[in-house]
Amino acid sequence: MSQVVTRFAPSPTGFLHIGGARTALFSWLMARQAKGRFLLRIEDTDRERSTDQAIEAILASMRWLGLNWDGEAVYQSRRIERHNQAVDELVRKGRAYWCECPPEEVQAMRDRARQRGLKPKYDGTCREKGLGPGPGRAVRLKTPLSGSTSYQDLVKGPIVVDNQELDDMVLRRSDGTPTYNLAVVVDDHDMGVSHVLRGDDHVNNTPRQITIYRAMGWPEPAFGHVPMILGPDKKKLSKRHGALSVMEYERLGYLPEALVNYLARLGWSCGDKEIFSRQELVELFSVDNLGSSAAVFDLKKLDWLNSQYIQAGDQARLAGLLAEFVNRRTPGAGRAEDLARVVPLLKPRAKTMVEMADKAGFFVADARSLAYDQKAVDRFLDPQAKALIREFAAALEEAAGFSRQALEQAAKSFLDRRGLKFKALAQPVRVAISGAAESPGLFETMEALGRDQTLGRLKRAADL
RNA sequence: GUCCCCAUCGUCUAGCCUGGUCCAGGACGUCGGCCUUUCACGCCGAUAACAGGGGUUCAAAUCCCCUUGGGGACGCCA
Repeated sequence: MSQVVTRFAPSPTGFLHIGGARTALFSWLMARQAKGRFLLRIEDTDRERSTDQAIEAILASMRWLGLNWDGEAVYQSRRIERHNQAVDELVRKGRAYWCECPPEEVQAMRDRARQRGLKPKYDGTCREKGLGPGPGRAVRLKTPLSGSTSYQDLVKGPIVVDNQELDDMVLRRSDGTPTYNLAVVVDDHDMGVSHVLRGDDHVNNTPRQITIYRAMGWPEPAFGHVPMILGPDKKKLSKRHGALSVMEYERLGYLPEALVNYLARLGWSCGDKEIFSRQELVELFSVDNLGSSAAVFDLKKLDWLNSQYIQAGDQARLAGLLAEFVNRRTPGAGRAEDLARVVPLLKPRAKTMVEMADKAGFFVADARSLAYDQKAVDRFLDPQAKALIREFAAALEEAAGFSRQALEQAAKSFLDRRGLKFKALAQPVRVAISGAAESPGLFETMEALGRDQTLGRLKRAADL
């Protein structure tokens, strides 16, 4: 009975960016789809660069995206003893050896090889010396000298590398700490990982790691390498080049489900389908449909997806979110209970929550402090229009109710009595109540604003 | 330098494995139109691609080779 076990193994040297999030998502999907397990391992062996802050940031991002992991996160730094045990075993088995070559010398070897047009690699000076442990000595893997190592990449297909391309990599540094390739193999094995999905930049590491699996006599997991994400200029996305932290997208007003949907479709597809609920993603995901070429991150499409999710979003939830975003701008201004009324009006008009908060501005302002767009005022509030607004306000005072239907009815008879078209009233009133030349529908806006705010604004505008 | 990977509209992609139904489909974007009280939403339409060259074949986006272009890896980093 083989269960699918995948893992995400970030090194906490910075925030979780979009590329890492996508690999995590694919691994998560693969596990959930197969009803297997999705594990998290923090590769914090680089003590210099790893920070607790980065760990927290990564975990926060994963939670926000809804990528829940099974069990406790594994911290690689706590497993050093186990890693060294494996190294010892390899030495005992004769599959690894102690090496006393100083790093500078190895570097010189590499330089020489490169000069001769060869693959830079360690020349195996200590391979047959039969050295034991000692100060300044590292342990190297005895890589097969001939033949080739191959595997079936889940996304790229068959990959074959000549063993002569591989050199005797260091498994244990002279300071006694294990190296990355060794640690990954031991951890993946111990954690029971069956499928390794990771970034493209690891393809070259895979044959090396497979060599370690074989030397240990362990079964190898399946490997899949997902292509990287490019910036708009087709350059690799990096911190200083458009790769934002996942949490930055939250701040920009994107919904997690929209980001997840977008990320899933970046490099993966399922026919012509574009919008996937989390449930659908889990059901339909398959590594077979993963693309093999790099993809450009397109913010415009993310915007579109986000607007789709906003339009379909739950009202109460969006009201809560909207309140948060309004408060980020003007603390204390937004209350979810009040905003619930404006959410339906703003839904089709906002691509992000930030934009929605923006457009909600005039709703949360007070009649006395509402800011008027000067251009709109100049254009639509001439003396004649102001007079009309004053009369309209007076008419509304008499109005029976303040529902959009009642308001529409009131406006209609008001205009009929004067033999005017709706056009004569629309823009002036819009500017009066919203402060701008664009807004949601007039009557729904007045309804959401309520009697006091509407009348207050009409009167104030008439006096501008 | 050596090795590995990649290559369909501006972008994400379907199709490629199992050649013909593809003078290449969908989506975002862009442009135009409709709807309309403004702005959006929505709807309709348009735009635009098989990197190049050789093969194989009756037939190639699909198979093979080469070229070009892009990317990655060559650490006692992860």
